[in-house]
Amino acid sequence: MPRALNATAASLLGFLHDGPQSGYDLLRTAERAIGDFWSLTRSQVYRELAAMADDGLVVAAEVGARDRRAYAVTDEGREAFRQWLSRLPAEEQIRYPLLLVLAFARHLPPGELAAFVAQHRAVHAARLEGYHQARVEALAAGARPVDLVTLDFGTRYETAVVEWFDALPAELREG
Amino acid sequence: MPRALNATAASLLGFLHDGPQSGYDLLRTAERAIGDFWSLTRSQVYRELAAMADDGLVVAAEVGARDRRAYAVTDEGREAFRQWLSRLPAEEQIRYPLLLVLAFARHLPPGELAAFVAQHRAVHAARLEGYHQARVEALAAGARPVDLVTLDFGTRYETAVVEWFDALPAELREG
DNA sequence: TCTTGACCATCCACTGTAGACCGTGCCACG
DNA sequence: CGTGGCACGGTCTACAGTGGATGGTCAAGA
Repeated sequence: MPRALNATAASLLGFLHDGPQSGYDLLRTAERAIGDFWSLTRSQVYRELAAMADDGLVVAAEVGARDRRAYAVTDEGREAFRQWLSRLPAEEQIRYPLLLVLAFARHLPPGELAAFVAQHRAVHAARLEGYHQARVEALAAGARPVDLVTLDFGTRYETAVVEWFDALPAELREG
Repeated sequence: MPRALNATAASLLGFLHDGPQSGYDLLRTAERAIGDFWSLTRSQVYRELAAMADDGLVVAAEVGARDRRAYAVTDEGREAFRQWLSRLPAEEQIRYPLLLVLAFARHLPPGELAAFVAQHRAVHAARLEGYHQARVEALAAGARPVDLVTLDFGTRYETAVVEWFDALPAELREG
């Protein structure tokens, strides 16, 4: 009986259900599919793959060019993934350093703060724009509503954040 | 020249500007002030306090009852905090396991998924309600707009999330 | 008086992040 | 043709963050 999966390992297993992939591939697959709301790093991918290989949830197959090692799910891996999926997902975590800084606004000259705010707003506005584009492309590619739920989450989130920026008290926006 | 602060250590330093506190106090102060968008744990608080004491940014004062040790900022600590504050804050990070599960929806019986969705929606609706209450109380206590920016962020965020839940395709909401 | 619970801290294992580092095959361009 | 640069593919390490177990101490109430 292998120990319980963590969400990162589980997500890798999930992607491997669609066919063998190397760690490198998995990282890119994951970033594309869920990268905005589920970060993961190279180190982590390889760490989890090695651990799962130890536990027999995946097997390393076909060592290709440049140390490339594609992994495939085993039946045990499929079962572990199924079990992980059936547990209630944890709450989301948000860590937003800008809010930290705003909480200490009185220690900072107003102009500096306004500059931070402006830069962050620009980032969010750009992401929002990116989501709009992505939506158009996805629809053009024949995506169903169920395929757009994370994109939709992102759109709503970024919209809310941009509106929050625009509603900040003037002294935080303009210094 | 001490190494650069991380955001967690910096936030502790910030709170200590208002007077000496023990690790225990700091944890509660921080949870109350910034807990919803900046998580931190006991272990971390004590670890950072010890490290900052090593670096001379804080000093342990007045060992009180029950191993209680209140820490106070030093001048060096104030300077380190000021420097940390003046650097552009990093982007926010969001990790939402429910979105991960939704991305693998096709591997899950629809009813189970709908149950998860319903439970998460309830949590967010409750948080939103809590923010509304908190806003009323803060205003009654004479808070200025600038004191409400993080609360406002939370409110807009939770509003967006709840609306997202309500706009999910029917097969994800009802199974 | 005794017990329960809040207070206060320590420690550990695991997970997550960031970046340095290294080799290798591919391909564009001279 | 041949070579130099870049994308690929992976390893390693230090640090940061999470969660739970553990353990002692004081205060208040049964």
